[in-house]
Amino acid sequence: MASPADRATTRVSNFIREIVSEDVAKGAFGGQVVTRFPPEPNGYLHLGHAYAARVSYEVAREFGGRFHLRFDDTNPLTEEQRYVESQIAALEWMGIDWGDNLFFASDYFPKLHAYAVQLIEQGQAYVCQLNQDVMRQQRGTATTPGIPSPYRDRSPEENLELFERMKNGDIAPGEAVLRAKIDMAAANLVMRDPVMYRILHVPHYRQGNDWCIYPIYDWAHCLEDSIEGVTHSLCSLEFENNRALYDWYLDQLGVHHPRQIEFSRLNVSHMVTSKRRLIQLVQEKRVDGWDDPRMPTVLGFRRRGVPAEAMCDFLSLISVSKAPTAVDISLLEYCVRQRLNSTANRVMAVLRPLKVIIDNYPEGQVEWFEADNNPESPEQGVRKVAFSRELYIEEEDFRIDPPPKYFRLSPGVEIRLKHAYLVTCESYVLDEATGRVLEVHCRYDPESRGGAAPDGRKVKGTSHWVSAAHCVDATVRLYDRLFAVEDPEDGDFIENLNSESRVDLGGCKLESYLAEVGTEVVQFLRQGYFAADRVDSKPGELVFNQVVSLKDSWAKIERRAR
RNA sequence: AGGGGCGUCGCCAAGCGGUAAGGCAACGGGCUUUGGACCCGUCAUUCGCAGGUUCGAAUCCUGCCGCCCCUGCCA
Repeated sequence: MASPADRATTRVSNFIREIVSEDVAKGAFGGQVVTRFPPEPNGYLHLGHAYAARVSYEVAREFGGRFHLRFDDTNPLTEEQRYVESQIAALEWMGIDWGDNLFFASDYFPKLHAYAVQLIEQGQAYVCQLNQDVMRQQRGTATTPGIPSPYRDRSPEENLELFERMKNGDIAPGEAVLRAKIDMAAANLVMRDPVMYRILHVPHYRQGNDWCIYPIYDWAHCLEDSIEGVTHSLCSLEFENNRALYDWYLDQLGVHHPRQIEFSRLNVSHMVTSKRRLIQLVQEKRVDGWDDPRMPTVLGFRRRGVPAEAMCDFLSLISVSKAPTAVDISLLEYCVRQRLNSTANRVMAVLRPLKVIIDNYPEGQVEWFEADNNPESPEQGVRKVAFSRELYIEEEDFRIDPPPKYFRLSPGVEIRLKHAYLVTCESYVLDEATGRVLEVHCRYDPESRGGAAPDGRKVKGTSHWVSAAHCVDATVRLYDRLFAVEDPEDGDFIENLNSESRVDLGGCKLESYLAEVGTEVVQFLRQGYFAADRVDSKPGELVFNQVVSLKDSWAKIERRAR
């Protein structure tokens, strides 16, 4: 059985595939392909991470290679076991399969230490005791070269001894670091004697108190890749400058040397994925938490009811490049509708109920109509829907004075009640005080059983409905884009929030079938896709989330009329 | 400013010297017991700009313009 990630739409070509395929063709790395996804367990995975994971996963899969999941846990200050677990769950949900290849960078600490000793012995690393501010100053600027550290020319012996003391906890945090001896005048700032190790007297969530020194990204990452035999190390564009250092460390050590390839991060319109911003949304309670259905986290998509397949389709469709991208969120919505259209059962749910009385329908009579669950796939079967004299229809499906092209119910007009009968509006009752329509009275055509026009007359409108005596109550949460503007970072990001990103509707009337559907996604006919909220919905207190609306061309007509 | 990158339709993106794929969006139309889905059609004489090479350039060369990344003991 293929997983969501495996079943997703495959895309055309991209520059990474081309590079890898050339490498394979010319026998580089023995013709092998090994990629990896290296998240830091310091937060929840979001769409951007999901994209990065898929890019590497797909390359491995396509070339019959290996894919590794490696937690890049080199900073004990921010990392926690619970994030490891949540990230694993997110990737599993997506259907990404790393087999037995689950690794932790912190397990390589002893090896990394040995390599550092080697570099010191080669005279290419030294212990620097400049304080942080001075070191920063002496690094120079983009236009001026840096100043060599006074500790730069210590002997390997002295460096080895000091490094040992750092490791043993004999030197206080901030008092010394291990630096690579490269070039303080390099045009690439990354190469100006970068730090390899800093002292941190902090326990590591996985290694406990074993270490007092922790490796810096550049030093650790290339070696993690090398140790695992990675061939193509795919990462985001901001590491382009770091590639020089990635290559330098590996060259000096003379070890297996993967090829780093950078690609553009994913940005989506009306969405924000910077960790800082997401934390702010949660902390200021602009959303309900990390799994709020409006959040771009994997947790959020999952709770919203987005199928993993749809998310994977989207991530595949956008391809990979080095150009700064901002994909329109409508493509994601399209992928979600696309997947759900073929799989979701159709049901009737009235969100804003308006009472309808069929005056010529016998009181107390109940008919059970057979309704197809999905006209697109008959194999999804049928269900029974109760019809009686008192019904509810959608408030917006009735207008006293219908505007042009309004194909719904209005005085004297006949419409079809889906699966049931053709009905004609004969009168309506107004609330004296508010002027609101209280109830609508109709006459039904007994000959139109099942909704067919007996004489072939054209009935343009079809409404969904629910029998008042047979429906169940529920709260329905309508969700929309979290941000009202395309680029939330343009201007005040908080002010760009969409005030109507969540609208709660109480007293909705659902077909009774919905009382027991579980969390599968269903289509509320003519409205959209919905699923019971896995946290808040309980028997007798149903809560449904909108996954995505159906396309609504009437809304467009109305908008244009205004 | 120095270094590293990027610029093809509103958005994403193929294209690799032979005369601009595709998807989303949009717009027309058909069909419809969901104003959904589906189907059909329209949508870049032009590839950031300006020169040059060539029979021929989005693709090669030169210059310019615009945007992004880099001066953590974060990743």
